Amino acid sequence: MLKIYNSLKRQKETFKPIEPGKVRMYVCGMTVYDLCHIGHARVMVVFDMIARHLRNTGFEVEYVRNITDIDDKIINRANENNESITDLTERFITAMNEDSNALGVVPPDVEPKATEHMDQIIEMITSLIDKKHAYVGKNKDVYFDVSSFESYGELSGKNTEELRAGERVEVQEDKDDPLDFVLWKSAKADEPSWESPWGKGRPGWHIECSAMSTYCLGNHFDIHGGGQDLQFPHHENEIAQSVCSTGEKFANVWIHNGFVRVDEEKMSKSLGNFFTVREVLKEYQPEVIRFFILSSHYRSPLNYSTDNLEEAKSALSGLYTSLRDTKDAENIEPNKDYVEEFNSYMDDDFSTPKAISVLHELAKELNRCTDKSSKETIEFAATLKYFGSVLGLLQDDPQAFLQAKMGSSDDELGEVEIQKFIDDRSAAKTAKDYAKADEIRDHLVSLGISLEDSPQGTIWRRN
RNA sequence: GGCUGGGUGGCAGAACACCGUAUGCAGCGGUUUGCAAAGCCGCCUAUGUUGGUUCGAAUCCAACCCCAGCCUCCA
Repeated sequence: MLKIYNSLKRQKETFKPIEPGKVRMYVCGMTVYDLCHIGHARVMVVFDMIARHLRNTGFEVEYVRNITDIDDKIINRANENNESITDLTERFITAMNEDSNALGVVPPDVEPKATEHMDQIIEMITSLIDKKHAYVGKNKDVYFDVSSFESYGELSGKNTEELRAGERVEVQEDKDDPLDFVLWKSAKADEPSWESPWGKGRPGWHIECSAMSTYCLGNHFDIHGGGQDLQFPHHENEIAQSVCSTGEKFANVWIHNGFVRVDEEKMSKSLGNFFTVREVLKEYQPEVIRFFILSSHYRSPLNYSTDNLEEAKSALSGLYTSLRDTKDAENIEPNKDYVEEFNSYMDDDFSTPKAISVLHELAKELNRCTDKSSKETIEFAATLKYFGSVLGLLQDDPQAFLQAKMGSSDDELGEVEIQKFIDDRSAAKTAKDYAKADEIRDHLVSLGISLEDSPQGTIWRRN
């Protein structure tokens, strides 16, 4: 029985899909004006893990993750770069897809773009105006009337009075109420714009998600997710817009993932303390990043540091090591007891740290098996790989993982050279010239290569 | 200031009243090895503070201290 922490209720609740056996999930994706950093990677990996687990436990999943390809930041960045908007957004969409593929993220079923859903956006704004939930301001911008929606603030635990009292809300002449937010911005000169009943303009940020989610998944769907920072105002505003325009309930369950932190601070563009995915990929294999993300619970803060990345690397290497000598077990059923245990953790609000502990237990079982071709060994190996597949891990050839270069840098010793050193050392060993053999091994260690002797010969791995 | 969430061993990270203080990384001892490495066996160290409830609390309650986040664009 799947339990999910619902941000809307601030508690875990048993998940009940609207339509039995089917889950419709919408996640707020990226605004494509720059490269993805580890914070973005977390969203992609976490919701990928959720989709995988849902599918794995028998749900049919329709997963939608949008792309925001028009907004102030994009316009500004394009101007700075002297680049067209579409050139800029296409460039960063490509980059995002590269990063997401590297991290083993299965692409969402639909990736709607704001610019391709203007009709739905305009339609929704129109209905909000018709229903008196929105108005055209003095400056021709269209605003949502927050006072017209009674349960405003439910998701973020805020109430409108407190928000109004807040000193940080700037008073804007064009709005009736400082809390009102923009649905449609009238176009300034030289800005990209679309025709609308209110003149040329472009959508506000919140409305696109309301329009695209209901368009792709229907007015009422199961799960809506995104980073914790979107809870207010973005998701709050989405609820207001969607409920007021459709008259139906919007999303049943709200899932918000925690932040990535650097030195106890949120990783963010404005603080300048972010690391891009491709930057980290230069030092670590993509799967290490994925393992690092999944090793903490999705709602907890995740502290980014080289120590933690190194730990993830060691732990993952241990798992691969246990799989190294096992036979490929394609059609073997995973062990039922372990499956039950694993799923019970995943069903408990996607507790990946607990689930990963099961992988370690299996690795230990595997390492204890002396006969690597026994039925038991094969079953454990198949089970471990199966769990790996649910988490998007352990699908590489173990030896290939252990021998892979650390990152994308080229200054590491190549395989041919390494093998030559190993051959020389073996010759020295045969001649009982251990001093020379050790010298070669020490040399390799200093280059980040460690050797392991076995009756079958010497194998190597990168540290 | 208001509102959320949180403070567990050297580090990371579970458990959320009993029958197990997981799991990993690091460290230490043993085994193994020409010596190593990997593996295996074993060991080490923690529940922010002060009270309360209870047969029993990391787990519930209260106060306090500290941290992060949101209240403005942000995954």
